[in-house]
Amino acid sequence: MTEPDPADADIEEVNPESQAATRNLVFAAAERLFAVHGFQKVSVRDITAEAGVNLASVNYHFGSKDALLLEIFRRRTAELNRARARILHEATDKHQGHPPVRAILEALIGPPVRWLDPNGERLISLQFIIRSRSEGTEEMRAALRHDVSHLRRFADALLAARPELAPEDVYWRLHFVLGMLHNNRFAEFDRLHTLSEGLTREEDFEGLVKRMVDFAEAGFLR
Amino acid sequence: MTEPDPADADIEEVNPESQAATRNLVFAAAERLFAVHGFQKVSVRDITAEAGVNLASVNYHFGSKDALLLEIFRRRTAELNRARARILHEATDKHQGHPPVRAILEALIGPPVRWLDPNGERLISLQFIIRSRSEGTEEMRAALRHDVSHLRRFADALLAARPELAPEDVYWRLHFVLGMLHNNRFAEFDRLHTLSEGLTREEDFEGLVKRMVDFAEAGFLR
DNA sequence: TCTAAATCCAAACACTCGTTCGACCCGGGT
DNA sequence: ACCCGGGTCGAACGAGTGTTTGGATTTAGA
Repeated sequence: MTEPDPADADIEEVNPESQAATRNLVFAAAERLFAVHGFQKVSVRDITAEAGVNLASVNYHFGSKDALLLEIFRRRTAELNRARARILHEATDKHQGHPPVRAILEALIGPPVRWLDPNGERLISLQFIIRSRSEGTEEMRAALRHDVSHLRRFADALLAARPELAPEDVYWRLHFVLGMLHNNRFAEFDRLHTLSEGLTREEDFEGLVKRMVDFAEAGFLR
Repeated sequence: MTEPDPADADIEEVNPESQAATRNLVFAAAERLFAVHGFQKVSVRDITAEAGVNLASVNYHFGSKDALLLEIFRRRTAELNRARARILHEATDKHQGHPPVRAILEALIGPPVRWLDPNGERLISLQFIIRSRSEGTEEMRAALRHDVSHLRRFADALLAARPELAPEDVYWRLHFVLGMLHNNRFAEFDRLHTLSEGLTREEDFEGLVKRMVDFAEAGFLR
């Protein structure tokens, strides 16, 4: 078993782009290919060819293909969690420590849906995160259980906002909302568009946030 | 309305266990391994070892690994669609051709959630279907677009039940409900249980159906 | 019982995969 | 000048992949 694992300290020590240009090239190419084609279908040779670097670069800079995958996963989920926590924190301040259900749901739903905007640079990262939920390595699922500590704040806030509900009801409904979010894949949107015959288009992402928050809020206020 | 669909004829021609015993062994082993470990992580050798048959059996009876995958997918989705359509049909008869939102949602949500019962024999098939949505072959995604013809009836029924809503609103909310359903994976339940510290348990599946229908109905009646 | 088709089996084929190795290049410090 | 170490490179290794093959074996029909 290899157990040194210096991965934690690495994130903070990443210099912007002073050195290790090929490292960033590999990181970006891998994230894009993984997000579009899936983890198992993308080989190390695909990544290095896309990045225009040597085949051995992946193992030299990241140790292994799985370690590269894990590093992308950790960075992107940390960013998403930070964006969510910031909005929840602001809502908590604004409402004297007890934000209403709608504000909590906006903090949960807003960031990942805004990342769907193809004009931004976050769409690929979001697709990567969603894909890692079903295709991830064993290490990544272990990290997903640690991610529960992040959901804890949202669950507690919802429990406080709806004290008359049985806690299990709150947990189940939170589970439903997360399901709505994780379903925002390319293929699912395509099916929706063909089903509605082009009537639905996800151009207006603030409007989509409102749609989802409306739907989820109704389920919570019932 | 619906096309001949060659998959249906296949099912009827399958003699229970008179002939082709190894074919059924391969089918069952493959479905189980694919559902648990994912499509790419399971090799033909894993399947034949699990089934206790020769390595060449997969290619002899099904042509290729992908063809085996596609046949499992077609049979299980056809079964799920038939169960849903039957309940929707009954509800349509009972309500003189215009079932309310709740009855439509029960026909959509009921069957897949009831399949989650580990006491039944459907849990593996459902996990297979859910997994095929994100890891499927190119042929399977083509079949998923054809599956829109099945959702058509549910979309039309919902449009008729809520004529005062803009059609795009109905389509989006149907998309949200499908997201809730496709999120019912092993890993997601595990996370929910650790988050709620064992408070939520999916033992009572009729209760879970009611929970989901309640949540979805609230979003539609808003 | 004999024959021919269907099925099974061990072995091999022709890849692709992630990873490793040893030689090189090149800029900076003693 | 030396060399030394991080970085790059082509090449190869060993393991694992889906599929094919040709002969044995079983099965079904006359």
